[in-house]
Amino acid sequence: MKARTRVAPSPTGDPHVGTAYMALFSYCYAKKTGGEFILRIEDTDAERSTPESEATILDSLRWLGLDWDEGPDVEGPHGPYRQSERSDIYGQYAERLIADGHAFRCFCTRERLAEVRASQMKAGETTRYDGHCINISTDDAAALMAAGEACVVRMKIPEEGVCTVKDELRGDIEIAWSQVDMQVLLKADGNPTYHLAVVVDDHLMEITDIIRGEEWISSAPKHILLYEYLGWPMPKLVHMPLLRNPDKSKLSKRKNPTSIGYYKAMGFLPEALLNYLGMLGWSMPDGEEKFTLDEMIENFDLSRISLGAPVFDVDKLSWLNGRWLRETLDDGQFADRVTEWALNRDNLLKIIPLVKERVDVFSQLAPMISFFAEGMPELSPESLKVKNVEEEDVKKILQFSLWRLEAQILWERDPLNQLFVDLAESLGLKLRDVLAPIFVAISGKPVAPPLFDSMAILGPDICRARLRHAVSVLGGVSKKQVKRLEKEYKEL
RNA sequence: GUCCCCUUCGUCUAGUGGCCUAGGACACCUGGUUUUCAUCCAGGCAACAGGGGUUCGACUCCCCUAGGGGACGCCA
Repeated sequence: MKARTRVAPSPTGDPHVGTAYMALFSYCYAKKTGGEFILRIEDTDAERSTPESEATILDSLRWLGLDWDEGPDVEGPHGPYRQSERSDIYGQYAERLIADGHAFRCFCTRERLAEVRASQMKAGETTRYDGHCINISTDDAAALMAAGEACVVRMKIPEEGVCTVKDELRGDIEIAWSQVDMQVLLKADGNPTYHLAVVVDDHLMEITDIIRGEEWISSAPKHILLYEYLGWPMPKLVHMPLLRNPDKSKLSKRKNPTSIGYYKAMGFLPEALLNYLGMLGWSMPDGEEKFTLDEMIENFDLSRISLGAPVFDVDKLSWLNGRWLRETLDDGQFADRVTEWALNRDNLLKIIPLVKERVDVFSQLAPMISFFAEGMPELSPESLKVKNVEEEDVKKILQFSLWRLEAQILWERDPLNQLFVDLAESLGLKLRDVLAPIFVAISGKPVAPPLFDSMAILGPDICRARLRHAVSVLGGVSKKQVKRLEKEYKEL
């Protein structure tokens, strides 16, 4: 049977290797059956979703070669593929669930919910909604709404019994209904939550197999119940293991470079990154570690997935990338790929205005612009020293800048400039002193082309990574220090 | 705290009851090739979390314990 699978990223930040991981397995699964792979943008969180993030997600996945058959930019018979453009659809189903007695309007305040949660936590119970509004009549609800009371729609959950989640990898998982919360389906702003939107869209888009992270197992009962309430056939569920940091926690950008853009900027080949992701939790029948996307599809089988959550090991990725470079590319292709990577005309045209007036002969160019094509510059604690500023404060400057930059969406010269002007002011420091260590962290030397232009060209992934690198050169920050710094940071 | 998932070398994995004296790869170490380095080649180190069952036989099946992870939001 032809499978239809999807990857459904939320455009709230840098495109994550975890997204690529799920996309890869979804893609292989669908293509193995001759089916389709769909890209859907889950931007129901109006607060955090940005069009910039969506654009970089599409770019990143396309760079990797995971082309989708249907999606926001190619359309298809089940569009639109952006949830923000489907809001009227979800409302309809929420109404239907209410009418059928499967959902109800809830007028509880956030404060009340927080209190309930806290007391349940304290009593050692599972935290869940206490059913306060479940018996409000239709008329009363209408009256409250007419009076301008804000409300959400929650789904009803069976009072007893267990839900059996059929996982294609693990078999049956039993979760008691008493553990499942009366999930909000429609938020006060009229937007659906993930749980409603994902069920409605997966059904309407005729998704047959849901491949997603293990983190979703515990909310699977809600989804299963919604399918039941709506009378729809349940797709197959495949929960992939989660990628991890070397310390075994869930892969996160605080501890590891997680954005696809970082690996692109560092000069990894998309084929190699994809190949590496493919060998996490999956292996070729003959044990070969180097394989193409097509080879993976050809040999793809769920039974070859292992369930232990793998550590993302940059060393092994580098080794694999080296093999791709040496074994797959001839000199001509190598030249083309390097050019495409950073030495392309567009990129040079951005750099040249910054250095043209600083050189007399071409040969002066290389040392001046080498940091545009470098990974992590070689730094020493001494090189990051700033006159009249304590080393601890330098570390603080770097860390605060990093946090500001992690929140920065518009990656251009002037906004970046402003970011540092603001930071210096709130810290009560001279801009020059704040910028000095940043300059060295980014360029690796005390003299270089203008900082903000350079940062704009380097892009967010490399800049953030270099700042993180600088912090670690200064000895890094301990958990205790992070706590203290975070507190101070919030008070700025 | 409650619930759920997971558990083979430091790391990625092979292993679907006898082929296991547990195989491969990364990393690390040693040696060789190379004017250097890298590549490449040869070799080495290193694991079935623990305890009970089931079975003629358990890395493989079951149970318990431990460890790790995840979920517990009007985030996804």
